Amino acid sequence: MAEEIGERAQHLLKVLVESYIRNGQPVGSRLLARDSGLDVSAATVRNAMADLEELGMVSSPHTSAGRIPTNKGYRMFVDSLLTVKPLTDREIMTLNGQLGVDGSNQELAASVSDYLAGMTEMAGMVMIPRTAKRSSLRHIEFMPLSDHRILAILVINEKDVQNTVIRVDRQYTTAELQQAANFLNSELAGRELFDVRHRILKELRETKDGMEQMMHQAISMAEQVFEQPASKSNADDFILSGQTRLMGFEELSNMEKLRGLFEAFNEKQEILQLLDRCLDGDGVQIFIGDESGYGVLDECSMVTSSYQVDGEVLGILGVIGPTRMAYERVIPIVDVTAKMVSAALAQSK
Amino acid sequence: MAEEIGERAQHLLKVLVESYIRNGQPVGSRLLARDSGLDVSAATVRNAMADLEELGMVSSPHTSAGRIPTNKGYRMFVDSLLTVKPLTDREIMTLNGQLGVDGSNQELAASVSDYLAGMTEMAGMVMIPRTAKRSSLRHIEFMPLSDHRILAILVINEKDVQNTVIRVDRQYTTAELQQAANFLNSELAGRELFDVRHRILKELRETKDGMEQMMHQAISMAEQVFEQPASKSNADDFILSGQTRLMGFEELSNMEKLRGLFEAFNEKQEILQLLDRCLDGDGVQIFIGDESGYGVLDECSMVTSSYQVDGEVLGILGVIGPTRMAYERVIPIVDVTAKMVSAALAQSK
DNA sequence: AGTTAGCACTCGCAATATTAGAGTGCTAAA
DNA sequence: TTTAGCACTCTAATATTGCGAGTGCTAACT
Repeated sequence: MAEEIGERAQHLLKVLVESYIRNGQPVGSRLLARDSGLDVSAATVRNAMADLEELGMVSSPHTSAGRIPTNKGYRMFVDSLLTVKPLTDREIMTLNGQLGVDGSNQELAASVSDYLAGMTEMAGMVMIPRTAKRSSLRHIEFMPLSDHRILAILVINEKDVQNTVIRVDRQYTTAELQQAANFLNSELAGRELFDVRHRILKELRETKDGMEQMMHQAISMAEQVFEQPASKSNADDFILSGQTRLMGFEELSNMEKLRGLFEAFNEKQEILQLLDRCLDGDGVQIFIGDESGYGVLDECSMVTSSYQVDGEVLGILGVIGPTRMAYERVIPIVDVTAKMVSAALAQSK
Repeated sequence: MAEEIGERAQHLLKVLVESYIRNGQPVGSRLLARDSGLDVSAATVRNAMADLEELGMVSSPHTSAGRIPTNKGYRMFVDSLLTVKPLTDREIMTLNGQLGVDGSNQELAASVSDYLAGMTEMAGMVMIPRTAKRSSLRHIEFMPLSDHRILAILVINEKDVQNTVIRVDRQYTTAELQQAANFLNSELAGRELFDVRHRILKELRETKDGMEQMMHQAISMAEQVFEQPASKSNADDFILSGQTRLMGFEELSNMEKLRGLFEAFNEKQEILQLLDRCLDGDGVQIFIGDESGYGVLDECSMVTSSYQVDGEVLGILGVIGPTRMAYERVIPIVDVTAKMVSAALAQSK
């Protein structure tokens, strides 16, 4: 491209973004000339600003205000200009304290989300994907409820519990259910959920000719349990905390926008789709403003990272805050948190 | 009291409140004289207003605005002046459609909360008290997790499931746990939770001299399960929906206040204490503005009612909205909803 | 070439004035 | 007790103004 950005222009953009992030005020040429550390006059800076404006990196709210970064400007900033500020030992200690290895995954996620929110003063989030690929079924158990409803309890990964209610065509006795569970446990326990869902059940169904009545029924129960994407667990796999902090930001004081954002949080659906997109990416990923494509996030940025064990992505965590956030601080926080969560999970395996 | 309020003054107060609720504008004497239907002049109304102001029923935001009701004025209005507006058949039908009898209590509560929020255009809430007195234990089951942790599963009321993780001093085999569960089931199943918690376990502990080792262990497990106020279920027994609607109200546009309110929603604690206070009351109960004593609710009113089966209060439901809400509509909605939920629960028993 | 100083110009913001209108309280008469 | 009349108060909306910040452009300088 002919429209390469010069060394100095880059540096000016960097200083401008930093200044704007700090003060929230448009940055004028005079101030910028002084703060840049460069030995140039305001007029020179103005020329550079004109160039940056042409490239869409900055814009002025109106004629006689300074410049503010555009989303594209922020993007350039985080991609190539930013100098991250490593965490202090103290901050790392705090996190370590929170990562108890002995809670359920839900509890772990909640405490990590809190930590992220607390450290960044924004909203923290942790997502556990619906089908964590490496999940293995430890145990299945049935319990009769009223009428033709049966409670199925799955223990997954030695740690997490999932309840599902299924409906059947007749009443079953506790003993019958016990028998069915025994059968299924012998066939399925220890397998990975993914396998159970897609392979094992099919296999069983196909070879069931010689089986007795009870087994047939056990299999069809299991199908019900595993088929549905588990509406309840679906809702539980995204934990958000500290949303209310977002109400403190100037740039989110528009009630309409804010309301849209909170409704999106309640729906969860849109946010989840967005996070799904991060699953493949490596390291810290950032959505700035409207890059996400979701209108409600227009004034926001998301900084996310996946956490993983043995190279296998287990989920996504990160923060949501106003576009004007302290990236140089937030990015290492998210990065380190993801790594420590990964480590903690690996250890508890 | 000498400061009795005259017939006419009452009527004027009523019309004033109604007008203010409709338009959100301070009501002046001229308008009020016309709308009241009374054949009096504005000056007369002004005199009456002066009296009402002295009694603390109304106040003017400033010298030359009309009057608006104070909390005390609202209180008088809802207590003795209000003429409720019964629900249309159509509205009742909608509710009936939502009250599926076959979901869990959690699901039922969620759908009722949605209904309340939708009908009133405010926030709906449903609370299931921690210890629903009439809950009886149907079944208890243990399942080994990793290390010294055991999952206890309670089935309550043929419908609801509760998981609790307990910690024990050594590993137990599935068979051992089975045995413990069998023992506990034979002793506890069918009992009311309240009894289990306070009486039965104590009783068992006291007479355990002749028992074998296993029983001892079973009892101490049960104690762990029932002792803790079940931190998880504690969080789950209050369902709020439509909070974001509150962001649309003029009177809640102060971000500080609003944030406080949403934080209270997240904490749940304060709100729950408030709802606890409604448990004894009969019929629809209303907190207006600062009557609740919680600062965050200063600009809000809560309209609640208990729902019950066989005269036994099972929980509280209601709505939260700005003090300036259409009480004559909201009150019957909450009232009828509570009655229909009661009926639905009685039927499903 | 790139850099700088100078300068006219634009724009937003805050402070100040002005006005219209709504509503009050009081007084005196009905 | 009620009413009409009237002076008064206060708000909210609408100009008017001056100030300061910051720009873009041009012409001179290195």
